Amino acid sequence: MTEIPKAYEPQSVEDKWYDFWQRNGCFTADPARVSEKRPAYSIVIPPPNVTGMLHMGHVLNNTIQDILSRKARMDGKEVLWLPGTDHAGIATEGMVAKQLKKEEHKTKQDIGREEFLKRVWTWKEKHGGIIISQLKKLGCSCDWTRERFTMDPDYVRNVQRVFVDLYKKGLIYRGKRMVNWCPATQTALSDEEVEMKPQKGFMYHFKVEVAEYAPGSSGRESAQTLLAASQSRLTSAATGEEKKGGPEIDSEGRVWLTIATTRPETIPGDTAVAVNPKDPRYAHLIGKHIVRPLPAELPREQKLIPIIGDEHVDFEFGTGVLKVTPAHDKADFDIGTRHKLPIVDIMNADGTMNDLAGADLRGLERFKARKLASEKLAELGVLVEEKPYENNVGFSQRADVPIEPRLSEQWFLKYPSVGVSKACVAEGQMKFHPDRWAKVYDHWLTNIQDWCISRQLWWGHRVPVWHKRIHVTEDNWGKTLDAWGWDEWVAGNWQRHAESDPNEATVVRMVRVSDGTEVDPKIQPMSPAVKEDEGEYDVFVATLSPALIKNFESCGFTQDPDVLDTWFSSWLWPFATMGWTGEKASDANAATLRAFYPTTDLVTGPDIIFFWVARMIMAGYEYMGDLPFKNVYFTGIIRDKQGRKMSKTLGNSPDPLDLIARYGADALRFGTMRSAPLGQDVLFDEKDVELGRNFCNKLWNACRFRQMQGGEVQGEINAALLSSDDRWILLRLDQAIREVSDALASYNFATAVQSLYRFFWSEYCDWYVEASKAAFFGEDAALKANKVAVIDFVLSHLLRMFHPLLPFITEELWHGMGYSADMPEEQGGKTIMFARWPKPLSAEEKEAWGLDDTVETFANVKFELVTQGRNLKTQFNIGAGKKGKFTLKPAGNLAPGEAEVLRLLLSAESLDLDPNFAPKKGTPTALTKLGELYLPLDGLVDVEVERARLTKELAKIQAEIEKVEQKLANPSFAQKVPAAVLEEHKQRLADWQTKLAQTKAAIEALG
RNA sequence: GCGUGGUUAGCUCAGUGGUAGAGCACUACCUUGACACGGUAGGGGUCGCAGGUUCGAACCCUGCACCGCGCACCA
Repeated sequence: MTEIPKAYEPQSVEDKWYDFWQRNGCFTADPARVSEKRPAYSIVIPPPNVTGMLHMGHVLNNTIQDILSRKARMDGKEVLWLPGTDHAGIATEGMVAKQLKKEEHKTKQDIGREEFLKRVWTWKEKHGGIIISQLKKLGCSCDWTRERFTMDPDYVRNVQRVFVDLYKKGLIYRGKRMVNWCPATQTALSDEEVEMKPQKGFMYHFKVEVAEYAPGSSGRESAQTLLAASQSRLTSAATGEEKKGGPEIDSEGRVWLTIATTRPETIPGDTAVAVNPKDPRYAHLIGKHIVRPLPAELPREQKLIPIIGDEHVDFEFGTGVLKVTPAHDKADFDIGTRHKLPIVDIMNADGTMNDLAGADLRGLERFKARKLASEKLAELGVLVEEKPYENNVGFSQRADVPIEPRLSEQWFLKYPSVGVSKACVAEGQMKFHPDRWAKVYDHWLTNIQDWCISRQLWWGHRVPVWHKRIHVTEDNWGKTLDAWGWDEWVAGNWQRHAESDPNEATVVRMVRVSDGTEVDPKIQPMSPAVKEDEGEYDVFVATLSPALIKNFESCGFTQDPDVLDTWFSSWLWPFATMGWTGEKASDANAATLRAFYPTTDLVTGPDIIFFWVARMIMAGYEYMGDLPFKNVYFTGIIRDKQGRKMSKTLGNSPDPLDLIARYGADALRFGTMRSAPLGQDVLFDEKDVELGRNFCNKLWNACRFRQMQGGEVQGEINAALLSSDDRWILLRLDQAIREVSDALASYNFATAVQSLYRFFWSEYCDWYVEASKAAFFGEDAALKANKVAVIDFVLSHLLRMFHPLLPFITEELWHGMGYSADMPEEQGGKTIMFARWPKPLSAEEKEAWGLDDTVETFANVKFELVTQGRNLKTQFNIGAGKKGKFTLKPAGNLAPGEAEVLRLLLSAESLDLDPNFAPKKGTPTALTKLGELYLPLDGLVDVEVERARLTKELAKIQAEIEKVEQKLANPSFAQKVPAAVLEEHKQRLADWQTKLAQTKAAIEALG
């Protein structure tokens, strides 16, 4: 550090050192170095979206990971922080499709699957590295030689292998079920990707006619019968009120039911109306029919749908009559299944209405259709009421449009290893920080539904299943198989005998088209095929074998067009990135996997606890037989200073790169971590980064001050020459080392930052550096040298403690101050990254340096005197400059040099020691344990000002005395309180009483 | 509805049984030989409300209120 700028300039420093670290392989993990003495420490990065840009959430999350990694290196561990990116199916596909639209006015269908994927890859090659370079700017010490992408060829193969394996285990199945359909992106979504949001809409009441009472209908029952039957009224269990509703009879003797709905556009898809069989208003109508009002143009007989009884209907809600739309509502689908109702799908994939919705609605977008349907009902004279209503609607998290429950054929997964995954957290082998997330995790795992893993997208891992529909007859099945070239069954797997590698097994499943049931191809309709099993069959084969795939395709099999949910690839991240292949022999030789799995810590946001964390745990147990990480640290969510979530639409998210450019990466890291309490959301304010910059500058200048004193770097500390301040700062350093180490060990990052801040700024700079100037401005060379040695000791420890948080400035100063010079090459000589983490002072060191209890006590009374003296200066307008002549009437002996330290801390022109000092009347006084401190004002004393000041002080003292006396006066206090506390109270009272006496005397002396 | 976190200075948050704290903001003063991205001093709080336990409660217990978050959800 030859020429030190007055202010820290981070830009050049940061790039220089990041480059240095990378060139020297400082981030590269070597499994061969792992040993009992050098344990492994590993983290896998939550892979950011490859299309993503760095945002404040990444900053928080990755700074924490970097702190953990750098701390572990300094603890002498072999550290792997494994980075990479995620292919982010929907987001990336959407982005490229949007670009295609904008630049070429084409859709992905226009250019075809192959060409579209080419474009995605091109886009990825061009922009996919942005977030990685941004992480580097932040200082992340990831092992970039091991960077992974979820679409890397070996990763793709791992995903396929897992799919085939789970398929083979019977955990993956294809089914026609109600799924969450996103009409915007036109794909199915998992339950986790749906967000419930309150939505303002309308509750529509419309009436329908019961067909059996219509005038002229055959076998018409009289309305009188009905009246008799519905005599009994319903009384609400909840309110005791009589519920309205029930059938109504009009003047022509027609009978009507009123139905409440929020979605009138789905009426054409209604295939029943349901009432609760226990509802006395309606029970007798079960089995009769109503006339569905829409589509209006259909003949009446085609609009008759049955009234069914189902327990699901809550008779206190709405009118107690529920329209049942099995194709467009999950609960209705279940009712439909129970009653074998027809399923009428009235919508297209994009959320527009199809032909079945009728002439009026056909082609309309679903919300326009809703409005029109209500108008149509009004036109038909059946709309009873339309009132504003708020209900919860599921939204597609990604596209932010309402989900459409839709019946479609998808791949589902029954989660594997659920029991052990639950147990490992419940029983504490895996720890969550803060641990309250363990309950959330457990609850989810207790209630999980099968996972819809297929997505109707092109960008992603294509489902490794090939399909062909065949017509099986009694005698063609065997021939068909022969034609395919296969002739052997092995444990439910159809295998081509030439392909005997069990890992290349093919899993065959057959589904009878007529009823959708899965059949076992081994027994039926294989041998012997019986007449009634003849018919259409869907044959599905899942395989990894390229040779078999080729064979299937030549036999007319086609690959499933869908891709897998992106999370179906990222749940394998902790081991699929480390060389896992799923082959026992090769996995046993995968050095990275063996050394670094299970990983140590995972750092992530609680918003993906289900999406990612829970699923990784299950995959870890299923494929590695062990948990994927030992600790999960859940960060808070970054919000703006008003507490709003950061979002692009709000524009309240600052660009971290911009912040780094303006304040420095260390400043950003500092500001973020300082304001990130454990387990709480983070309210981010740019002021925090500014504070970080100021802090770095302070650190810079503290080192600059040391540099200006010259002298030997890291010389020996001579215990005999230590001043009370030296001993005090060494004790405070010891305390800081303990606090920071403990805080980091328990993931309390904000606490660690707070301890460092307090020690460095409030203790080291504010008191120690100021006090040290007494020696530096003096003439004693030995004392100066010793002071420099103490400062070097403190700063070299301090820089190491700051390194995980502030990697750049600490590295710069480490070298600039020369602390790297006499360090072993691999323990701080080359870089502070591998310098050993500071240990608390040993008992021997404390003994040798005389660090006992009196050190702290003395420092405190000294600082109290200084504060009071400074207060006097302010009160009497002496100003902050080096002004004011103090006289101290000492209470005891002061060690040599202390007076000069006091003078400097008071920033006074002089401080005289005079045991016999007789102050003039009205001289301002501070009464301290070190003695009476006077500020003689050369006749300018305003007696009344001083009297007022002392009187105010007297009142405060009396109040304190009263408080303590009250406590002590309580008889049970003395009896029950611990001795130390009692003693402390008595001492406090004595101290205040002394002060009281002194102050009274001072007031009397004023005359 | 179930679960969960919060409520302490104007703001953001520490403090988890024994004298209410920090940073920012505010007021006044100071460009002093590390630093104005700085220094010194100061003002500002019946610790959400009500009970209880205790010699003693911001802290432990009970209830309530309000603000979040997660899960479930009725048309």
